[in-house]
Amino acid sequence: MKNPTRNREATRLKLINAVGQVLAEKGFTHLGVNAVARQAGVDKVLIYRYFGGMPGLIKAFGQEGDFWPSMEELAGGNIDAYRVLPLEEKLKIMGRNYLKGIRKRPLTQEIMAWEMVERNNLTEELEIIRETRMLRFAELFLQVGEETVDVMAVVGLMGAGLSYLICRSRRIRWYNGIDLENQEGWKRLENGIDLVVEGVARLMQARD
Amino acid sequence: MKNPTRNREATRLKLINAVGQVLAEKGFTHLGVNAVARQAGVDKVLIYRYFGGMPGLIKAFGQEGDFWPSMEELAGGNIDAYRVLPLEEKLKIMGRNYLKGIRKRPLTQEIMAWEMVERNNLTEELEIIRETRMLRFAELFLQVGEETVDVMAVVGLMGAGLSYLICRSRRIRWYNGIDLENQEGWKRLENGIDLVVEGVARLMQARD
DNA sequence: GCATTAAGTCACCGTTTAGTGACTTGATGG
DNA sequence: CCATCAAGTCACTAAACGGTGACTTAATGC
Repeated sequence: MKNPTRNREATRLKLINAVGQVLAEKGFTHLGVNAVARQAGVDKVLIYRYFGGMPGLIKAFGQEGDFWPSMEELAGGNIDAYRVLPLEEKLKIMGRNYLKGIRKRPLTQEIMAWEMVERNNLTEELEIIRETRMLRFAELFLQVGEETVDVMAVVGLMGAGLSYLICRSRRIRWYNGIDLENQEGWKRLENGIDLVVEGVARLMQARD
Repeated sequence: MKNPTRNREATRLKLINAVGQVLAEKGFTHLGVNAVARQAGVDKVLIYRYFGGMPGLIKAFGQEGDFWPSMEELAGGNIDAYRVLPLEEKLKIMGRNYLKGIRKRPLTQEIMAWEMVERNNLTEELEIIRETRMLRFAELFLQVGEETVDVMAVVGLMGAGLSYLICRSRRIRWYNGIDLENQEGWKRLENGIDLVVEGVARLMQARD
């Protein structure tokens, strides 16, 4: 039969997709064999048969996802054009694109919130992807180590701040008088990135 | 009887304290009537009798706690001495004290993680305290609004970054090549605060 | 000393969870 | 056409959850 009603591979995919749907719709606190099986429309025993249990299914889900902005995405699409920009411009562009990249990935936001609470196959996956990709990006494009100031600390502080505010904004509107339900609030933050980068750039020039 | 074995007020306090203990030891995902009653060593029915249920108990807990650095704490102890410092110094000191103040409050860290997941009496409490206190602090000590640059956006970005890294560091060691299990990593971040503040201060001078 | 009130105990309910053994039934090769 | 194997169904367990009614018993006023 070409399109059998019983299809192991198709069922596996249904389960893997259901993980993302439950995460997006109910959050990680409601993620479990029952909820995923219900969402996928299959029996939960298949989670144990095909993945050995929930951790295995989560691991499989983690290997399929697009959880983190790619290098191209952070660079704004054209890597070669990005490479020749001055450091100040590079950092501003990266900041903006990081913000945009995380904001458009609700699943990543959910996993970031999860990282604060628990270690598991999925949070470890995101952790590794982020760390390797950010370090590689810095190595390729930012002249880190040659600088007189700790650029990575500032970049980290900024990235962490954006991550926090994005995750937080899903449930809480205001932060420090900034309205995160309003586009104007996010404009202020983009502006804040520019301010920080410009300021640090001046500092670097002054110390040369 | 002076010290009755049956003492409503003492039992109320046991329950309220148990909330903090469960939060600190097991995390908010394991907080519930059963766990709190077990921790307090009393029957869970008393949670309903004295507080009307878990939300009421959580609310009572929220009103007893020291969840946020006070103004004095952020100013470094001596408010009058703080008041006369230049803005650059004020921001650096506030940043350091904010970092220290959140790092020494594991319960606050847990509630901050909770804020990413759910709204409830406790997260709302922390939300209100933080927002009013930070705005009041800015109003009293930072000349916000009179400046040519959006100081509050930069301060918010920095505070959010520190909050994120503190909460995250409870379970994940590395961020952007910064080792958060090592005191040296936190030193780099303090240094990063200084860099940002100095940079933005120069920008403000340049724009005057 | 006795009756009243409320502090505290306990057994139970219905629901949800993770996990398993036994079953039915569809697809496939010989 | 039939036997085999695995895909999928189902019923069940044990534990944990939030929540409630009925009970015992200690403290208190009279």
